[in-house]
Amino acid sequence: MSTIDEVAFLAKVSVATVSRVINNNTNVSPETKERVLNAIARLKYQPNAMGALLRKEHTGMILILLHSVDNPFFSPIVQGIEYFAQSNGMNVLICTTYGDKNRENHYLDLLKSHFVDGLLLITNTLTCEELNELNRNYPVVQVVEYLPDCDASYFSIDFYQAAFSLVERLIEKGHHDIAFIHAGLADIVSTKKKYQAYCDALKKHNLEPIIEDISEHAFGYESGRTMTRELLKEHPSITAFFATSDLMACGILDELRDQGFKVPQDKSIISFDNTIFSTLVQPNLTSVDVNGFQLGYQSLEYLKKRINDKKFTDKLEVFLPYVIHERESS
Amino acid sequence: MSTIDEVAFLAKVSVATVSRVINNNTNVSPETKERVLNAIARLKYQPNAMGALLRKEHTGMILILLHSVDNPFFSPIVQGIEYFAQSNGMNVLICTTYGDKNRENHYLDLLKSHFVDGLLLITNTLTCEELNELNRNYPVVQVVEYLPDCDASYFSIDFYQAAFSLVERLIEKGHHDIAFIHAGLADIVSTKKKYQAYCDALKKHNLEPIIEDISEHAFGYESGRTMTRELLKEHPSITAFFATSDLMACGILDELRDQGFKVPQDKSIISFDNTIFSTLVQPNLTSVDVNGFQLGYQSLEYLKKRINDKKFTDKLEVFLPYVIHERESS
DNA sequence: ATTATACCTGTAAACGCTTCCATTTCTCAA
DNA sequence: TTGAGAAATGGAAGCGTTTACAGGTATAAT
Repeated sequence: MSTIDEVAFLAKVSVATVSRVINNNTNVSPETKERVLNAIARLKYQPNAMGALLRKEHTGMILILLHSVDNPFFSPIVQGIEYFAQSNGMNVLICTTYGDKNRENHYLDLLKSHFVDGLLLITNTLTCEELNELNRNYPVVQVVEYLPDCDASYFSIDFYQAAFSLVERLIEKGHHDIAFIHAGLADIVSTKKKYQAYCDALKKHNLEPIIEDISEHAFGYESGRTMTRELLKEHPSITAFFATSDLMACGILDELRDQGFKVPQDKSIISFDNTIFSTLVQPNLTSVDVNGFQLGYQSLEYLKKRINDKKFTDKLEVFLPYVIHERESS
Repeated sequence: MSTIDEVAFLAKVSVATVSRVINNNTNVSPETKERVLNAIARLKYQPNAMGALLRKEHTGMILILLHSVDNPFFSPIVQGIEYFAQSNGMNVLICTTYGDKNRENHYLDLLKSHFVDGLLLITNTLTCEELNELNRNYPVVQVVEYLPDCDASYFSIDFYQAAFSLVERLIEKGHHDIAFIHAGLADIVSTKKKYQAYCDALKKHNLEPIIEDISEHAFGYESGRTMTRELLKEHPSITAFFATSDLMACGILDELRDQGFKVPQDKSIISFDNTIFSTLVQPNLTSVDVNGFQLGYQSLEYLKKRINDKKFTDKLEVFLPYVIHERESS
């Protein structure tokens, strides 16, 4: 590995001049620049990032914390983030926590040690206090999921409104017994909002919620299947299912098929996320698209502002528009 | 931000001692350690990573280059990598190129500037020469896909053998007209091997390949659909489809359904990847599982050896075992 | 000819940490 | 009592950059 000194020596200039050439600084004569460039090429010189970054205020790295990469729901969000990053000379560090607090803390050290300039929290296991503490000292933005009463800004959609209108549509079509299929109500704000909207919409029309009180259920397909099975045992009158994710909706669908029901003739399904799963299964699923790309893009856009202006710490609570895709399942 | 000097001053020790405490070095008396720890706590001191890393040989960061995160096929690979990383105090930088050479080069600079210690190439657009050059100077390992005649090591599976035995099973079941649905044969080694095996297996039984000569086709669902449509027009006698990915197989499935065919009664499908898609659609797909987790895990394990021992540069060509999941589609 | 200005270049001081080496102090065996 | 070895600590030299500052030269204006 050659260093800037060797380049300077070979080009017969000072290291300052080499640095100027590397950073496209003006005030370097064409001939000198030429000489330096030649020396760089001859030595195959690559500036050492650590040396440079030690002197600079920022590293240009952003940390994304999410549960795992295997949920296609996150894909457009990450794409939006990356698109903005790409256009703004930033790099993105995607780190998966699998809901493990150790891993999360491990990665948060990257923020605290100034390895990264800011944090995009797509999912987290932090308490409100922890997040506040973090937000006080470092640029942090929550994406999609958020802690409602926390000081940290977030970009999300109005899950309540989306869920409410979805349920009302079902009711208008004559459904009375609508089940709520979810992955635990405890922590996640999106699920909470959906549940609240579901209850409110039913109450408005004097209907009763049908829901299983689960303690700890997994996300995903299997979970949708088992909950459907359980609920149908107790409430055979159910004609519609509200799934909090379309992967769960896939589980519902398969369980219904196995039990001999037709969708949407016998039972309807509505869901969230509008991932590729929605259109991969038969029938296609009615699903809410949260416009993850925009969510990701704008989150980083705002985070960048926070990074560049320490004084700019206003809490932002942004709800972007969503789109309901009505398909065959309802 | 407080620095190590301030901590040293407050604790009335030298910076050397503070550094020893931070790095859990021995040879620090309990009382001194206590004092330093107190000072650290009082100042909320966080060591600056850049300062430390400038002095150290390695950063503990690994770069993963892949096309995009929205293919569930990559998920277990990444998980395997992360699992090893986690257990070995390394960090993983997941970067998506979307097949864009600019983005790729941008990220490769992280390697060249020693921001990361090594590179795991899951997909790439590099030529063999470029990769050789890279491999000569930095620790690089290819995962799943690889350039066969390159100097860089790789961990993959024997796609040829897997494909060959799949096709033979179809032939044994009486299929004669077997179509090959792919996303372009040009670059990707896995597709090339599959195609070669497909042809060889057919030839062995005196059968003719059925394939569309495409120039530039997209991966994925849509592509599977259109190719199926085209091929069936010309070759209505086709009774089985070999899909190079299970997402394409999903496209085939839907196209067949739309045309009124039943799977597997009228037509059979076999595919690769064994992602969640394989079991999400009806009927479930016969698919080859490449054991991505092991592939990822062992790749990083080997990469780590290369990082720690510059002299260790033997080319490794590793084929791990795969599993064929026979399901309803064939 | 003189001065002001713009442009180019170099010197050297950071940036925040680790670690080699030297020094001091302490413990224990001879 | 002495000396050797171990343990604890500090001094200071880097690691490879960037950049403030200063100096030097050429050009243009007076």
